Amino acid sequence: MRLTNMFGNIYYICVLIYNMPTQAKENYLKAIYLLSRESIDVSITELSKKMNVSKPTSNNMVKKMEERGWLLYEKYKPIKLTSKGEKLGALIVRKHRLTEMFLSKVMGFGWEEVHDIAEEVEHISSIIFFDRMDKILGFPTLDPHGSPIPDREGEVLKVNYLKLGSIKEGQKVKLRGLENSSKDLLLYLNKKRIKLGTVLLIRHIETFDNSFEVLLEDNATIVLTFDVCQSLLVEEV
Amino acid sequence: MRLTNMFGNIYYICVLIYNMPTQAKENYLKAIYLLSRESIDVSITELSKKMNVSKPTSNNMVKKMEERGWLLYEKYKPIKLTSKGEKLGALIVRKHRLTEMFLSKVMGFGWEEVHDIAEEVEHISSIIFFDRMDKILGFPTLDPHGSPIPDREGEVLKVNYLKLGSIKEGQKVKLRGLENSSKDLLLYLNKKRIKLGTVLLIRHIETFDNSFEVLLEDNATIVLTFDVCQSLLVEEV
DNA sequence: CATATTTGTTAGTCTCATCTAACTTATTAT
DNA sequence: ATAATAAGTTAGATGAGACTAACAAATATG
Repeated sequence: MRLTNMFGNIYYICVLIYNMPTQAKENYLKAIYLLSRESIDVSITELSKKMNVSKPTSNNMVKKMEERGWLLYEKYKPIKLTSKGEKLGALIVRKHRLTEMFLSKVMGFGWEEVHDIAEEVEHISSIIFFDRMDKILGFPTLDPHGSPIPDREGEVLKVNYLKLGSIKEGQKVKLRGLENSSKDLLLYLNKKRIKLGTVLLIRHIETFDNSFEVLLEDNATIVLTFDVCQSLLVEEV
Repeated sequence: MRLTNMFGNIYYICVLIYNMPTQAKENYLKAIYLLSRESIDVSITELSKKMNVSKPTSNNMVKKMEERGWLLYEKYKPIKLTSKGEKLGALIVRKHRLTEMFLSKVMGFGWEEVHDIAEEVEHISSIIFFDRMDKILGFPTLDPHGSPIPDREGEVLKVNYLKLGSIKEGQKVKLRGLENSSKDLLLYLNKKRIKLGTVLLIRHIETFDNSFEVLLEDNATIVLTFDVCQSLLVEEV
């Protein structure tokens, strides 16, 4: 973009924004960051799948991001974020999760509604906007799905929850987070009246299909498939 | 973008978003809409200036927008929005002004801070996001600068304020809106403790330079240049 | 080990939004 | 009325982000 001041001098904005990630690059960065955090090796193919683009597209993008100093890549080896890339990625996730929290706590959206909106809001560049959300929310450390919100330096609180699937019969646990926050899972949990903080007592584990019979605080008994149990992160109480 | 489902079927998203305005087109649409509302003839050159782009760029954009059915254009004649373009433009302004209101009333930003953030937020496509803002704000009709917020159909409340510059000596008026909401003007008004609703009594108009000597409710007397007076929209009380 | 499969790369194309240089067509001023 | 100025257009280029088709290289499998 070109700007002209009152004396006719011309300025090119592209110089100023040269090193800022575009919306597309922010999305790639976020994807790589999140996959790395899950200890998944990020290959070109993996990234293509995650981003729903062709392999040449992500290949090309990875090269550009390497030039920017955000990551290191060698053929057939996993993509590794540099500290700069790591921090940038964390700050995008921070914007995303702060937004989700704001949408949930301040604007009254359900935990199944917040992701899609946050996906758009996270690309807003204004820093004061997110700092204000943070302040209004009282500097939260977890988002509505129990995932940690990176701090302003991109540092992430280490949480150590267990998958419900690894809990033994008879134990009592509290839901603390989700391994995957798909809308389908969230709607299913809504229907079962399970939310973060809900206490679950494991009554019985069916050896045939590994399904869990769980007692809720309101004395309702529900059956959860093993798949669902692997998506629920809990803490013993 | 390409999506593949679990059976390997491929879907192309481009078909779905074909007719949605890109962020750039939304900005052109908004600029044309706002200039038209101020009864300014929008020429290719005018639009280039407003958008800080070259003439071929806006020329090219106008042709594309005409193809989309958002406007009508003939060489050397002013650009005219179609009803479709008018509505789209109004809805972008609606998002912008609702956001400004939300930033001001809910998030506590000053009226001089809201514009730049809203400039980014207005491009978010989620409808429920803006509807929720609207609801939380109690369906406001005016933004923090006194400009009307178009309704969901793109209809705008007709307001009929006067420029302070056209008011006679001795009259008492209330500030209702601003002709231009530049940050400089807003900061200047902050310094003078003038905000929407402030009552101003015109003590004296200096014939030499048309400056206004104005008495505020707290009995402070301030002098406003004619230029500033032309930017203040008032109502007699 | 040889072949099949997966992974990654090259080359070339496309659209969008931008630019400059050079040109044409109106409008304005002398 | 003509020259100067302003407005608009054409042509060609660029960079970002996407694609396909075809090929190369590494890994896995029989």
